[in-house]
Amino acid sequence: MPENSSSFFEKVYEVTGRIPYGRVTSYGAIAKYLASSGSARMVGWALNASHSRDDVPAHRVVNRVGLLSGKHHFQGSNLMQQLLESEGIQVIENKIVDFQKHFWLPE
DNA sequence: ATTCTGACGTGGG
DNA sequence: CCCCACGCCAGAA
Repeated sequence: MPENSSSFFEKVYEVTGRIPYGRVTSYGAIAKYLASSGSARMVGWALNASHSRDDVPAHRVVNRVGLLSGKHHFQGSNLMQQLLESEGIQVIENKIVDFQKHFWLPE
C-alpha cells in the first residue's frame, strides 16, 4: 500500500512481501523489477534491515543460482533452510533444488 | 567530501 | 568445474 516509499528499502519490502508461499526469487530479479538495474546488492542490503519486520519473508530470496547466500544472516545456523523446507522447498547443501521450478518473478 | 563495505550479477580465463 | 575483476549504489565511519 505505501507506494510513497521514499526509501529503496520500502520498495524491496513491498516486493518481497508479495512472494507467494512456497515460491522464491532472486536479488537480481527484485533489483531489476525495481530499478531495472543491476543494483542487486542494494536488495540484499535492504533485506538486511528487514530484521525488524516479520512481514518480510527474506528467506524466500536467494541469489541467482538458488544458493542460500544469506542464511548466515538469520538467527539460527539453518533457520533459512528450515523455513524453506517447511514450505515444501527442497534444500541441499545450502542450495534450492529445482530452483527454476520454484522461481517467482515480481509482477 | 572521501573511503569502505556488502544477503549480487555478469563476463572472461 | 573454479577463480578473478569490474559494475552497481545506499549508508556508515
